[in-house]
Amino acid sequence: MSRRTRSDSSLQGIPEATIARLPLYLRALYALADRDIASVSSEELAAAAGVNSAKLRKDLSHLGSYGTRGVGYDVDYLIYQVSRELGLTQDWPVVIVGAGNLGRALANYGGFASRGFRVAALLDSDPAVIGSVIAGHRVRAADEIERVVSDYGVMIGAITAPAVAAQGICDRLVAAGVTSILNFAPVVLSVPDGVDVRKVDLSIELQILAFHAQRRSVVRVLHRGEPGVGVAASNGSPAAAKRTLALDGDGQVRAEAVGS
Amino acid sequence: MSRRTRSDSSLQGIPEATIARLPLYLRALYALADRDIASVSSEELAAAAGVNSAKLRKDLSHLGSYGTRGVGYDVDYLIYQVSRELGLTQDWPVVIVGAGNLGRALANYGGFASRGFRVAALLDSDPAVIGSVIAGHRVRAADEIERVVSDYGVMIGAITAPAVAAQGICDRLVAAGVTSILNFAPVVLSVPDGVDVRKVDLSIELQILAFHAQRRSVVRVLHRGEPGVGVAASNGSPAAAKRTLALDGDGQVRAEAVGS
DNA sequence: CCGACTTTGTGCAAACGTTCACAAGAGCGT
DNA sequence: ACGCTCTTGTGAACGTTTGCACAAAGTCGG
Repeated sequence: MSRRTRSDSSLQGIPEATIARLPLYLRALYALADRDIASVSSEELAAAAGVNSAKLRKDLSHLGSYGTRGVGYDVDYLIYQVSRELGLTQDWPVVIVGAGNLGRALANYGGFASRGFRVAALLDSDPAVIGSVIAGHRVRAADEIERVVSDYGVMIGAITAPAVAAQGICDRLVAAGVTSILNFAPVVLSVPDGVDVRKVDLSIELQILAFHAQRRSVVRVLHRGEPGVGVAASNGSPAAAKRTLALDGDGQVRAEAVGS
Repeated sequence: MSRRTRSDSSLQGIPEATIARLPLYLRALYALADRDIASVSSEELAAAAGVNSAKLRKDLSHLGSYGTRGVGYDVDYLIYQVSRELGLTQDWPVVIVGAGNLGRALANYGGFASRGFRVAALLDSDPAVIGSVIAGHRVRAADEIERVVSDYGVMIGAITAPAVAAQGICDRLVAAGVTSILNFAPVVLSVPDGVDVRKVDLSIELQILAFHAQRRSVVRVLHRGEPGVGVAASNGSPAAAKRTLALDGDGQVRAEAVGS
């Protein structure tokens, strides 16, 4: 049991929360390697990655015992181990469907190629865009999804197309054999079991920020002793016109509540 | 008692996980409203948002008792309540720093303006870009951060600049009074207490996908009766292993796995 | 070789999040 | 008014994640 083999950890067992942090550690490790730092303690690495050191140690312990007590972790060795765990020692051809602003941003993204990902093709359905060259790739017709997936052995697809087109594209990707999808369109994709979908939604992130910002401003107002924000008083609510949303004076109730 | 007031919930209590899902519900609700659907059950709404119905009900219960037993939720009313909770009944001017591909994508993003967010200004430090018009905004010099934040009362900033510039931009935004930051640069930003940072990292999402994709292929290979990935053979010394980075046959494993 | 010092790896408990399962409530037909 | 049906809101069980605190295991100076 001193030597933890891959079967212990990889086959089934690394917590999802840990997986989500490994790329963070990897990035911090590469930054250290660039500065020719050969060894790093959990404390230092944790600081660089913006997490708690105990958490970092526990995360890394899921991969195996790759540190040296009293010393720390060997940077290069850890880079290799984390990369291997994440599957980055191999090359992943990615197809990007949708050559709009987001698709271009993705294709041009530097951190893309540098970590084992390679743009296999950039597709779009707009005839005006097809044929143009973006980030060194000639944009191909969206019709070619199946051919591209098959020709390049693509297993990862990024959908950067408009929301209405997303599900259709997704279906075609899946039918063609893609099992991992990165979805930028603001829709919930439905996929068969065994297909992994991750979503990135800019609007959602902004809304979460707005929530906290609003909370802060309400608190601040209270601390200054002002009664309420007076936002719900008259205006604003989308539904207010349609329905009798008279309600309890929300701004005030909320204001009083947050105060404590 | 029976009527749960906002004080119960907002006081200090909505779980972060719930907040993160509210925008999802909101999107689903708007889709329903567009189809003139007036009422929806937790089951239906949950399906539309891609979550479990019990979770949805518990999430909504944190906002208050806005449903009707035996019937469901009134779509318009719930839209209003969720919007209010998220702070979307007011307008949020956002400054975007970095007018590269990502900044343009963000500025052009439709779901942006439609939910209470408004691009106050688009900034860049490249003289070649300053002055050009993107999504109806004349790009201004990055030097104007302080002026823009002050003039428009900006509380949210999006950093779409290169990684090396991100921390500097962040510091200036914070100094100017911005308390919510959406960071697209692949760096860990350090900010004083009270400032909220959310990050979107395309590369991290891809790496997480790669992990699962790799896992799938390894598992599939193993199920076909192959013993194991021959890596545990090497001994435990980091120093020794550091030099022997002889890769186990990853390419093969993957190639075989692809055929499903 | 030893003792002081450093840092990892992990047992444990608390916090947090998810899911089940069902009582309580609301509408509806008779 | 009553019982039937439907759906919410939530207590309780369960699983996951975090963070503390410390033993184990290493380095290093003398």
